[in-house]
Amino acid sequence: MTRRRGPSKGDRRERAILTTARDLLTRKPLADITIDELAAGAEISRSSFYFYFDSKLAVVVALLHDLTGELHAGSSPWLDGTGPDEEALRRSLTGLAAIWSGHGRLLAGALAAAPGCPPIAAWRAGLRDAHVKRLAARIERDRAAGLAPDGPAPAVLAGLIDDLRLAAFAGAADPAGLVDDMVLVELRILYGEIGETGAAG
Amino acid sequence: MTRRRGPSKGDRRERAILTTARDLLTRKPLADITIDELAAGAEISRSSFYFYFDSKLAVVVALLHDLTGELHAGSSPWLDGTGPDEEALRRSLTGLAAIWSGHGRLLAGALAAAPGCPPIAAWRAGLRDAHVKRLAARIERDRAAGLAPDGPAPAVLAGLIDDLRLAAFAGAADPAGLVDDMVLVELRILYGEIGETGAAG
DNA sequence: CGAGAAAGTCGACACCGCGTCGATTATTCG
DNA sequence: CGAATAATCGACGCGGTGTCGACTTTCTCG
Repeated sequence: MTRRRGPSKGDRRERAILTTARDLLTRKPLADITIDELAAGAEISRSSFYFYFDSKLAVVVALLHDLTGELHAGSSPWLDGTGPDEEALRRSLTGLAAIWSGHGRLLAGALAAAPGCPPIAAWRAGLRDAHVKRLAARIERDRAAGLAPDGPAPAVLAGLIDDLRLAAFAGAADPAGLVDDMVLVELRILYGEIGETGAAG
Repeated sequence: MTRRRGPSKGDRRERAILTTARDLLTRKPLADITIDELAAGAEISRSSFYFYFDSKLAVVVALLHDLTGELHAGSSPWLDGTGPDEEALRRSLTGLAAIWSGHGRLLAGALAAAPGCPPIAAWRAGLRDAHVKRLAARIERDRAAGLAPDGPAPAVLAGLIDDLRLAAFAGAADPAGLVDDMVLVELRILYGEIGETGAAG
């Protein structure tokens, strides 16, 4: 309700809160961060914090929204393409891995808080839906063109792949090191064994 | 420190706390459960609760340990077997799905609290390691026998599959409905496209 | 039995973090 | 200038946690 138009002064404070939050999140989990610290980082008192954000979670939501663009970026070549385009997939996953490397704590903390924080859940759901929708469409295209085998409903399969990405990168110490393996796994999920790879009876 | 031997009386209270926790967890998320409620469920005062458990999380840990057996059960035929044994895999996943159906809230809540609660993290890690180890060994066996194609290091692949299971069942409204699709996906991850399938047209 | 240890119970307290309110001071702009 | 609006803060109340010390019940064994 407060804080409508007015593009100046306290704007820097708002930024300061955001960057402080980003900072702290690289050092400790969200639950261990107190509003006091956030306020201190912006050199205002705890109660002044509430002039800028409604709660700690609101800060996280803002941080999250900043990430939305980055999360979408770089995966269009893959999602809008056709067939087992390994390179496009690798580029998509490399981008994702980079984000997880830089903002893993934020994402992990936020996602953990999602049940119980509707805005965060909504953000995640939106992101997921967007990905699933495009990927499901891709799968349908591939199947129609005879490029991919039949299997689970495209939306379900796409959902599983989205889940897998989240789980894999969230848990990984070094997301970037997982990219090649993820490429292979996703291709197998979508296309089954492709080309030669050595064995296979 | 307190509470050593002595097999009686207050033991029922301990049980009562546990079952109350299980009960409440089916109705609301862990974060919304207060120690007061747990104590009330066992008909003791809040401060008496601390005689039995050190904290709310400690109760969860106990509940989790009760589940360990169930989580291991039923997957041996699959993990100790060889090759694309669809039926064994399906049985393993069906068991898992059942557990998630019955204890999803507990598992989800606990896993969300894992970072920041070492005992829970350790429990999860132990479970994961056990699964990964056995599955990785299975993959190695299959590859050595020429039954499975080469690919990511067995341990990595097994880890991804474990992650996938967690993410998929944790997010699913109806875990049981996901079993068939998971069977297919896991088989593809491990073996690539195999035969035709039929499920889901 | 009956005394003393151990098990169990509880109320009171201190602490912490959250969110709100009202009063106060800066700032902007007509 | 002076009025609206932006920004700041201290003080308060709330709810949940965990601890402490005193009290009661229940075992146990001489």
